[in-house]
Amino acid sequence: MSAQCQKILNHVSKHIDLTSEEAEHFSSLLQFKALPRQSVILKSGNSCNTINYVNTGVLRAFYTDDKDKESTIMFAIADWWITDMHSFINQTPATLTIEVIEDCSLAQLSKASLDKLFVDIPKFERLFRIMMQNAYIREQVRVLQNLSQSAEERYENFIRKYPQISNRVTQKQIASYLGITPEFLSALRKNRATKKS
Amino acid sequence: MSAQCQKILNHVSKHIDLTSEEAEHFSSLLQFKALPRQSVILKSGNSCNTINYVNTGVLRAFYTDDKDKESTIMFAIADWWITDMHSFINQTPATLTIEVIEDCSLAQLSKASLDKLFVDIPKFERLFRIMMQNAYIREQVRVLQNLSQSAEERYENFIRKYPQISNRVTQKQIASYLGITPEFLSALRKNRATKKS
DNA sequence: CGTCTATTTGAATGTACTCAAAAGCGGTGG
DNA sequence: CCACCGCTTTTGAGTACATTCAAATAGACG
Repeated sequence: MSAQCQKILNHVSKHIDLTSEEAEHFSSLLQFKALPRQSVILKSGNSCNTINYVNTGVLRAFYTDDKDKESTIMFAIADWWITDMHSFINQTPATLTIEVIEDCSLAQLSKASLDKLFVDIPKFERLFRIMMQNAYIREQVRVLQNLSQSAEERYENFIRKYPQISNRVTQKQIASYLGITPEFLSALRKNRATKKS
Repeated sequence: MSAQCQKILNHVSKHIDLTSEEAEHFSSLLQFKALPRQSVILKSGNSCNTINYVNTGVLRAFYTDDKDKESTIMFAIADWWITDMHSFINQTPATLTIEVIEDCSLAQLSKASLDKLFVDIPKFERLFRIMMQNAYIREQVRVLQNLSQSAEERYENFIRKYPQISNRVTQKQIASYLGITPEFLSALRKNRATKKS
């Protein structure tokens, strides 16, 4: 079994137990890929063929509106999964674009492979049930924060909760995650700096 | 099998096929409850013991912050499920409150029953995987709309997408779902009325 | 080194909130 | 069936939060 499988197998084993045959079968369905920063692994409008487990690196998924304004729906670092879930599951054109922020290595599962996995090893339904459940809860918390908190509070939360993301992406990207302009984030940071001293 | 099971069994059968024994077993784990409007089925701070399938009626789940400002995370009408997912799954104190807006009848599953269901009939892992996946996608769309759209656009979207919710709940409740004040929603509506004519 | 993009700064504007008060509406009890 | 009570909705003035636009500065990458 290839060395690059170790991390994802560890990840999987946090939620379900696999026999060595099952692990072998799962691994055989994975495709490994290394990509340099600025690569685009999914372009909105195209079909989203894979769900991506991040071994190393940083990625970003974002939506671009009709005025070319970007809104970042998620960042992904080591041990996270990233895809355009709606597009991947329903095999419809993607609404999101996914780009590589820091050189990355990925383990990819195609829709066909995942469907096969669910049939061959039903335990994976459980794994994905748990993953989707956690993703749902995370997004729900984010909606609540967006509804109830000011931009400044959201920024504080973000850098506190995801320090290893916030110091590897640009302020412009963080602003687009928080739903504010880069100019306003800059002003917030200035304000914060004076407060602390 | 009780008549009130029909709706939920129909719902389940949209995603998985059950034998009549399985359907019977599933039904035996359900608890049915009818509640008048203004009932509170979950109070924040208490433990969330059930996930609730709505047969009829309208419910609302909301967060109350330290300044007593409410933010509505979801409404539920017939054929929806509602719970404080984080609290239910992890059996931790609820952060949400769930209240009945219109007299309702519910089918409830306790955490223990659901866990048992996953063991006894693994197909339910699939059902919940799909449910959680859809919930995740919905919340993700909502985050993107909150980030990229104005309050007016969000209001338009809401009443277009959920007409049978928007005409059964108060404007105050809609405002708390959109993340704006009731006063501002009132102003938006006035504005909209003049535009149309 | 030079170019391109990110970040900062500031002024003017727009979007949404707060507070207070009036008007409207629904449910309840007489 | 009407009158009252409490809550929701509307209205308006004043304020705060966040955006836009433009220009200067700083940083990163080739």
